[in-house]
Amino acid sequence: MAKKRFGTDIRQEQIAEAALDIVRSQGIKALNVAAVAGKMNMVPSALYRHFKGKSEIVTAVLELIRMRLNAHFSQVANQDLDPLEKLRVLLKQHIDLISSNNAIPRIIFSEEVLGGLPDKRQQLYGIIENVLGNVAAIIREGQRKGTIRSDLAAQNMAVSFLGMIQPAAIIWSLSGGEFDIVKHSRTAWELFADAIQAGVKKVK
Amino acid sequence: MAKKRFGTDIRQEQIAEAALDIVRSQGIKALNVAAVAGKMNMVPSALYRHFKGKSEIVTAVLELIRMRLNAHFSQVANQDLDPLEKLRVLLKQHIDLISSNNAIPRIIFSEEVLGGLPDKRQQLYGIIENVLGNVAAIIREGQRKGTIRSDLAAQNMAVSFLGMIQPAAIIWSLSGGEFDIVKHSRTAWELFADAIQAGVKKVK
DNA sequence: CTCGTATGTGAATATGTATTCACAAAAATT
DNA sequence: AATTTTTGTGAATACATATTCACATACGAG
Repeated sequence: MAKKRFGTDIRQEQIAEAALDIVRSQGIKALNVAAVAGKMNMVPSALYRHFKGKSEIVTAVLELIRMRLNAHFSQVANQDLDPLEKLRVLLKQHIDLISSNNAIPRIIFSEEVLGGLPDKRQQLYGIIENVLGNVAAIIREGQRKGTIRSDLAAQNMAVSFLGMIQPAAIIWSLSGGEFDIVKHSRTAWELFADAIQAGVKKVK
Repeated sequence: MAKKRFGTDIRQEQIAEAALDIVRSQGIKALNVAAVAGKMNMVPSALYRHFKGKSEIVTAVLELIRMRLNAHFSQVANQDLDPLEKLRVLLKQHIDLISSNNAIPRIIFSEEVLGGLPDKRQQLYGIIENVLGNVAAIIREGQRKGTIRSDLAAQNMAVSFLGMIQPAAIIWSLSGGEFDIVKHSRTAWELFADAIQAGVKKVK
């Protein structure tokens, strides 16, 4: 058996990735220690060398997601684009994530991240607040530059931004990929962009 | 013990209501036969006189939800209101449902309705399609009357309508009721209404 | 090389939960 | 009133899943 051994730091990462991958491909219900161990070519009890229990594994998965999302945002935020453009790019990225079967947007917006232990809820809420904060920052930038209307709170508009993504993600998932999420994102963006822009509108 | 007995038809309704109530107050994770039986003042095995198993109970809960939602919609649809007004009323109703802790919107938009057995997914998708269809019908009515823009598909605008409700529901739930969902609904509606209306817009 | 610690294994244990079954009691039917 | 059917009970069973533990083996420090 050419099986290698790794240190706990590396194993923790690998385990979190494996767990995330299970959620991605089979949904949260399929996330159990046996499945994770299987994907790692280990036996379930081996996981307990690196995590105190399943709950800690879930925590690590959420942390992984938070980091991925942050990377995502800072990549867009640092580009030299009009804030409105940034939002458009962000929307496109998320739609791509969903339609490439990435679980992240679905997990983030899913209410039942494992059992609803209070600390998990808190952690998930933290991630969402983080996302909202990032979107709101872009919106405020637009408000300062005068390209986005200033009569509404950025934070609330940010929630509306999520509204373009989340229902689409769930409907897409339930429909087994049949729902045309790209078409939806075009329509949603047209509505959203029209609505948040400052200034006069043309006749439609 | 002054415990009465009821026929299966009545019991099925009561059980579905009890199950829905458990989801409402404690989330989907807490929905197990022991809990349902407890709420009914029965012993778990008694449930099997009225349902073949837990799966059928979930089916009944979903059916209950579908009926409630339909009642909801037809109530609004039959009023003599401008389509735009109808949508506003509908939004308000749903926000009220959420903030009065009703589980329905959260279940509907939750991805993991029990295990993801294919038939349950199908059933849930049917309910959502139903909702979308009802909203789209109102939108098309507005398009005919010329108060809603006609350059976008009603079905896609309907999904955007859900976008005002769903993220808010989840954030509200995760925040433990702290998130100001009423304020959000006002902002979201202002954006949405601006965006879907036909004709010229004023300077903001 | 040797020894001690870190990592992995297989079996055993614990727990939560759905389901079945033999029996009891109520309600309906005759 | 007697009997048959329906509804409820308590205990037993089945199963999935997390967790623990005694033991084994690789790996690095000395």
